[in-house]
Amino acid sequence: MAKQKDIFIPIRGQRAFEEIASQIKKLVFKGILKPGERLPSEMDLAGRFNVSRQTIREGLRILELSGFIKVQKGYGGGTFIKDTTLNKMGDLFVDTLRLEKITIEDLTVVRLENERIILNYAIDLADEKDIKALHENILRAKADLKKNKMATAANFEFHKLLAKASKNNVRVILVELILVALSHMLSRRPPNFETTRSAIEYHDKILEAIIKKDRAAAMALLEDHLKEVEHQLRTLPYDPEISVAI
Amino acid sequence: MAKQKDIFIPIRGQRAFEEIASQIKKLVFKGILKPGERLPSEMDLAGRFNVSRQTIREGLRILELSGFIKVQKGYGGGTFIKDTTLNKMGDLFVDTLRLEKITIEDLTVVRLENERIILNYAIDLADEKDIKALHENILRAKADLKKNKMATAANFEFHKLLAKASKNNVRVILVELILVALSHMLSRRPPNFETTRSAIEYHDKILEAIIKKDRAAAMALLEDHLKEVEHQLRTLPYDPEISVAI
DNA sequence: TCACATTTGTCCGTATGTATC
DNA sequence: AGATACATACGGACAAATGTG
Repeated sequence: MAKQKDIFIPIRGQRAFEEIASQIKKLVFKGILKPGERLPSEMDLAGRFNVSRQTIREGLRILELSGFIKVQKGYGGGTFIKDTTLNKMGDLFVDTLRLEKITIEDLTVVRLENERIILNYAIDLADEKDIKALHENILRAKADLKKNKMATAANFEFHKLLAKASKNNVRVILVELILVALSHMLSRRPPNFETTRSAIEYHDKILEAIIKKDRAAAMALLEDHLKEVEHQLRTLPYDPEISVAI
Repeated sequence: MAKQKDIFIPIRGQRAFEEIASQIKKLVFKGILKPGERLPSEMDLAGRFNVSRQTIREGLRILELSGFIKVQKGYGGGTFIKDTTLNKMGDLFVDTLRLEKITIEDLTVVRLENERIILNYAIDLADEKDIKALHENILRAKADLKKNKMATAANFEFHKLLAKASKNNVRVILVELILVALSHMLSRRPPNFETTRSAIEYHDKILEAIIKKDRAAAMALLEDHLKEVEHQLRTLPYDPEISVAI
């Protein structure tokens, strides 16, 4: 927590809880509140902002859903600044896809378009660090599989690392969004080791092609890989009952 | 509001307000609660869910921020189901871009990549309805300008209509995200009629090229258009104080 | 113009649950 | 096991906004 006592300013216009969420957001943007730091307790905040605890709590709900804070109960608990808002945006993306009744086919088409571009840039721009990270990722995935653990997380990370290697963080965010949506769909089906194994193999070959700067081979592999993932998902039933993220 | 009285189920596990937000979300996904419909008052909901009004309000804050409901005070007010969650996701996208310190250049590069793809598909797939909508959009923009009104909203809509013409709603969502981010940046500079006028002219010519199916011309125009928009934005100072969306 | 009803917005006090020491 | 410091939740109250008669 910052040492200044007056970084929180009492409330004026609009709804009070919006002001509170807005003020705390700004403090995060400005770097005055940093990831990992703990905010004062709700009682304390209520005193500083000169509002009731209910108002503070509604403001905190907004910040929590926006991914700016996480809340822990119990002794030593409280609200803490988080370091990324990506997960929460992913959840909202999933909601939107549902409401707009997006098909897996449409999502895969866009995914392929974006990953094609990413791969093209990655072949040109990937440096040693990127290659090393991709390599380690594949090793980790293989290790998981050997322990009879699904390597889904590692396999998703491969595509995020590719996006990073393309040297544009907007692409990383968009890939993350699409992957969250896919993982959401995946969560509705039983684990399938064969799929995971196949994905790792594709990743391995794609990385080889990147290192060799064999653009045609890399593209073809990517295409096959993503189409196969799509095929796994295509048979899924639509069930609005399951797993609504908050 | 649905006629059944028992669509709301009393609360069990996790945090109560999360359960409430989750239940209402599911009702929207299932189509039991439809856009425009009004939820019972907070008091009423508290009774049905068998929780306090404070708990209901925290649940509503989540749904409001997620874009599922909007809230109006006063007589005849209450909470109403909204028809899209897109704007709120856009706001979260802007937050993420800020936290990740994304540059306008990076955003424009990705925008161009995506709109190139969209334009390519639109040239092939746009039907009469799409063309008509694009035409009307341009007329509306010109009318705005003649009345000395900025045509920013209409100009943004042109790109959404293009995405629609590409016949893939995921692209519509991604374009919307990027446009919200751009409009956020635009809000930090004084209105510029010359920019708006130029954009409309580009849109007009792009539409002509689409109708003629002149791919090369359309692409070149798009490229120039988006680069010009970027140039307008590039000189902007970064000010974390201004306009934090809630 | 003026009460009036409805509903959100806000406050206070209090009690319970929970995780750590 | 007991004390502590939190978030979570409840109940009752009043203020403010907004439309109606």
